[in-house]
Amino acid sequence: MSSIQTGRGKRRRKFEDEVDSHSENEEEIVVEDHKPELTPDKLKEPKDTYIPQPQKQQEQPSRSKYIDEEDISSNDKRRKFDLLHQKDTSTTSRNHKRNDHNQWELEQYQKAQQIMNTTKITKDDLDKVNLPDNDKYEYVFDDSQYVNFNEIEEDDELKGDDQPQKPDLIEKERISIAEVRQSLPVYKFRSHFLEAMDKNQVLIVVGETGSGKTTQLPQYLYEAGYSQGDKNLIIGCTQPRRVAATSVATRVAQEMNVKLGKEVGYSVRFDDKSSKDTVIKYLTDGMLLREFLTDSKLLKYSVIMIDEAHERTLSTEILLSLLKDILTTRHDLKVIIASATINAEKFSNYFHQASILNIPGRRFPVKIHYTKNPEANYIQAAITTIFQIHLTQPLPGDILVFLTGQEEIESMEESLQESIIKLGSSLENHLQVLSIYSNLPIDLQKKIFEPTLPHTRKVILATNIAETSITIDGISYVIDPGYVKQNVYNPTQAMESLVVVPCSKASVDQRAGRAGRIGPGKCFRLFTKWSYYNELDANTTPEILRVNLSSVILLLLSLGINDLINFDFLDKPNSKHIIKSLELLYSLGCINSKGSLTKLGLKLSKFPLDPMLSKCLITSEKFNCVLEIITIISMLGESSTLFYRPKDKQEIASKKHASFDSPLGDHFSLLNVSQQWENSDFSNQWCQEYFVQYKTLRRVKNVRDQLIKLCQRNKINVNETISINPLYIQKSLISGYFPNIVKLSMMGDTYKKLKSSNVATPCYIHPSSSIFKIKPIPKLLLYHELVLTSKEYMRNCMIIDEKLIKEYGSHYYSPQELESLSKTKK
DNA sequence: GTCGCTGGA
Repeated sequence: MSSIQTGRGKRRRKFEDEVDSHSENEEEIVVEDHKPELTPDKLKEPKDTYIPQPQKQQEQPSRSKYIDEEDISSNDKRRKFDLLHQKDTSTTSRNHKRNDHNQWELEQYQKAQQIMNTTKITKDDLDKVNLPDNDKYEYVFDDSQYVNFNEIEEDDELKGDDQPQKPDLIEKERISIAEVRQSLPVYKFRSHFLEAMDKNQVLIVVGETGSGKTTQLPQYLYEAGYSQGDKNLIIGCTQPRRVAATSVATRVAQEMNVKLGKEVGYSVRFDDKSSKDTVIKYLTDGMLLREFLTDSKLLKYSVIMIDEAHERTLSTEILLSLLKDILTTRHDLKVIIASATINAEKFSNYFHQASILNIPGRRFPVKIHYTKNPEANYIQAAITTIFQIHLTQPLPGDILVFLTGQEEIESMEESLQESIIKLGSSLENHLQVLSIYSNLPIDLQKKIFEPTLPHTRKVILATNIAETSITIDGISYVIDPGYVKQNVYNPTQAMESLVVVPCSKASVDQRAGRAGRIGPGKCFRLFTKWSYYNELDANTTPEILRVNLSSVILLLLSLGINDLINFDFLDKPNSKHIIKSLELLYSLGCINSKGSLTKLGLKLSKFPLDPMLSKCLITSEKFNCVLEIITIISMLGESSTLFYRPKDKQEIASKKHASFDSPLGDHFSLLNVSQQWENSDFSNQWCQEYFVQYKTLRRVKNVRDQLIKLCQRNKINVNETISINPLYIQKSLISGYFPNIVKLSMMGDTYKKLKSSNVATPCYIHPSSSIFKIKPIPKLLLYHELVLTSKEYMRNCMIIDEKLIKEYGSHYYSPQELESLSKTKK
């Protein structure tokens, strides 16, 4: 069986090892020829040698063990989708599915035969590229390996404007700001818009990319006098991301010819450029949410525009609910909800059939191509498609490929580089491979924005970061396998899991749009048209249904919303989730037995943290270790992106990282990192020496400084102490993290939650933990989070003493559970 | 003996 040199390939092997219990040398896989699997030859081989490869979903441990009942239907949906992608979904169902697969294969084989016989593969295009006839090039020029895309169909176009204006820099500079403003599509709707604003309290604006709504609508309102009057009211516009808020504000300040921070300003975490003169304020949605805490009716605003509402981020969603709530008493407040087409109806219904104003966008058309058949291996298909594009499409025009994660990106980059070397000088134009994901160090991220060299085409391998957060110029081709990695929280287990799921229609359309920014583009979808229309969900599951709610619930409670079960959410979270959060808040002492907020709860809600963390912070005052706890808290939030190990220096990096290890556990190791960085005077060089991400530590420092300020504001003493007894730190941590305690199982190989429940999930110490190798194996642990990846891993663990559990957990654990502690010890 | 998609306060 040939194998594909991808991260998936490697992981798949590992998976097979587990299941079939025979080992294979990983080295072998790397040197193997990476031919695509679905070739006619392969298909003709005896069945036994051609087994559909277990794919990503299969490597993910079966979710079904953990999901709530109501989630099962969506799991089934995924299974259906996977089957069409020649995928099996769960380890447990593997065997009894084998027969289905054989049947399925047979059908596919027959279909493939028909296609081979009837389809002319576009050899004409290839002839243009003059290459020596050599075996080496088989990889690209074997017709059978071509990915078959359906012909372009008109109805599958993402329609663009008929005559889009090509940005011509010199030309653009000559046009005055006023002319630019008037050239935006939104300009024609100015009076329509103002009229609608006059008549309605809530207005839904559907404005596609490039319409100019974000920069223009607040200005129109300002010009029409919405921010004037005796009360000095202002116009607020929220954005889901910091960069958007700051860059749009900068642009609008230019257009209005005022200094940023005066009439036009922005406000994002750690950075406030607004003043009492500010009349148009751009802010992140999370920021406006925090403003509710001090100004629960948002009295200083006359208009609030919620931009990019279709993204349905957690903060946006809560904002919408709160706005709906205050509109009943604030009749003078106007609300604009700007969304893409997809959700407009839903928002309109939510706000009592609010009017919808449509503003066309300005974008070039993008032609959509689908594969004729499901792709068995989308990585391979994507690579093949890259070369198809590179060899048949003229320059300029860069390629953007959407992948699910860092590992996938890295392995694909490797395979691509190898193929490029094989092809060598025979390629008429060079192919430059670049990648982008959030965890990539900044200097490497910047590379994708460097201009493309002559006779070169860029291929950018990206995660979802390129879907909305980062815009890359010069992209004409998008390759979209149609998958995304998603974080799903399971409240019953209090466990996160990262799963690869099919994208929604909204998401794949957004991705396609990335090809139409500089000119007409093409999008190659590595799935069938049928599955687009029949299998993909219309929208991505809103975040509110996928996250730990305790922080949100505490916020709502502190705003005086007590009946959470009947609260008017746009999409209501499962009542069980809400109750789980309420139970936790009760055990933390944030609410009383009647469910109303306590003094402590109010105190905790002042911090932008998970309630469990803010509880630790509050407790630490008693032990005079506030600063240490604040440092640990700030580090915990960023710990996943703290260390990095470059491929060529993995061993030395690991050694450096191990130098921070504390025998007490990861919380103390993190404290070490922070303290040593501080001793180096926050130096970047120190970070490089220790293979620590500077970017992350800067963020940690920002969070830390903010928490210190908040403590001072709330009269919490943050004095530095000379030396701290670790016991005090442990006590502070357990006061918030008592639910996250595990004990070693009888067999001594796994851990079990101390809180007994129906589902006793075995947990494992994450191998990156400083106590992973500690002997004797610690009996009791406190963990920061439980994440399901290849196993149920506890990330950031601390050794904890039985006495402390009895001291801080007696209200949470039953006498039997506490008694079992002593049994464990024997 | 692993590994994490993206945002936000």
